Amino acid sequence: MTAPGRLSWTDVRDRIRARILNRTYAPGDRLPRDEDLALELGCARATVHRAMQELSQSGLIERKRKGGTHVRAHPVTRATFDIPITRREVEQRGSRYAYQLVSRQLEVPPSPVMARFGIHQSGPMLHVKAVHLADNRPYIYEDRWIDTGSAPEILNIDLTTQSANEWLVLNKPYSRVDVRFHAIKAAGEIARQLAVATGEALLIIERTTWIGDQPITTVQSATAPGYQLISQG
Amino acid sequence: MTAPGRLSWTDVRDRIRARILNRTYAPGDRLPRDEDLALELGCARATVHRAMQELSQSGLIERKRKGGTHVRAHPVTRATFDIPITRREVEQRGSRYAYQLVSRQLEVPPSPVMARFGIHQSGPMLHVKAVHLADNRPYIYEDRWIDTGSAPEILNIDLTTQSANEWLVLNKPYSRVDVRFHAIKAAGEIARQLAVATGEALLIIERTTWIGDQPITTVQSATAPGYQLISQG
DNA sequence: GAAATTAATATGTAGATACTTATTTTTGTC
DNA sequence: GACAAAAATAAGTATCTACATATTAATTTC
Repeated sequence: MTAPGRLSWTDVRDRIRARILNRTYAPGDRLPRDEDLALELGCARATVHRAMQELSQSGLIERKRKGGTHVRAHPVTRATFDIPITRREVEQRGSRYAYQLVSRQLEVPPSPVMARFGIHQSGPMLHVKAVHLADNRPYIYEDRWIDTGSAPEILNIDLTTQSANEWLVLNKPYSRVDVRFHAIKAAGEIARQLAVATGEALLIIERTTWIGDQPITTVQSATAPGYQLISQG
Repeated sequence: MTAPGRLSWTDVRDRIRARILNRTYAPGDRLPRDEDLALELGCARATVHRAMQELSQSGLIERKRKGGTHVRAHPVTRATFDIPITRREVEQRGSRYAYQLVSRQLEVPPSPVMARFGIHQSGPMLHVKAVHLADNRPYIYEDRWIDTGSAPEILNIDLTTQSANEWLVLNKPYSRVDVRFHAIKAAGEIARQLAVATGEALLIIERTTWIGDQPITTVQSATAPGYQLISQG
């Protein structure tokens, strides 16, 4: 990676992490200044800074100007998840993807939907329900609301051939997203569309996006039984 | 933030992100070289580099030596979750935390548990079941296996007063973690310990940690009905 | 023409220097 | 002692320079 004997920032990161792991620096402790660590390890302050940045991002330490660097007193497990376009997810599993529009209509969203956007009133939004299939079996059922103010073009898209999921992800990038997971019992339309028994436990992925302060879309994706979300390395 | 008229790396990041959002650089497109962008924007290459690093980490672009920088062709929604120590999670919700050990014994783990560690055989591990309570109501039921090879001290810890969750997080930092979410129907011991009806839908958080290649612990946490996991930032 | 070598190229890394900014600590004043 | 102003401090940022490294493209060799 680097000239032998010279420390790269990953080396520095690993060394400092090791010290945190072996409690040379225990939770809550203050670490030496970047400059002193640089001196001790024999590298530039910039190299220590780069390493610290990484450790900070991974949730292991906290840094403050003048306050210095501290090992997080209350460690957390930080996990990152990538949620791809459903079509791609299915295809990458090696399955055949298909998609079916269930319904599409302009409606004033009910208050739980407005709450997800953080608004209290709203004009009509486009309400779209659809099923994604993997090898002809239901994979995800999505119930989506789209703000036609921020995405008016969606009204002219033929949603029987292209999923709103795909169109939005490719054409309406967001500046903020809220993701949450929970579990529900299959019932009513969800059970029917996923072709599962009422009472089946389903993982729900709820995503809401904004561009600036403007709502774009909120979607509740009910996954087929057995669906797992797996963190990225 | 910076001398007026001078671009900080966050400015550069925001400008490039804006260009990606407004499709100046569309999915799959190659971006100009860092050096050219630096020239165009009037800043140093290092500043562009710092901005690019951030955009790369957030999943918006992909960079390769010589290959250059490309807008991700298949955008993903990237979400980060912090999973704190359960005690702290409960306390931060303003509830009173309590903890109860259900069972503790040395056993050879069944193959699904070994599979989570990626191993095919194993000696006995410490198998711990426990309930975390919030305001005296079951909050999370955890079923945990601990490798006594990498964490022998756990055998001397009194797990009736301190949860394995807390002890491990504070004393056995890991170098790798795998996190996954899915949903199950409450049944048997899980339903009993969470005091919910059989068939209730529960969100399951499964975490496995290693130090180097050495397994530390794997835990399946069954959350009480209504539990939600919410993404950070 | 295929395979292997060489050159070109864009990002990655390390270091030095100078300055900025948030925050704490100290000092001075009432 | 309380409060405000000033000094000190540690991380953050920006720039320049030099070199490393991975990949692709071009060229040579057989």
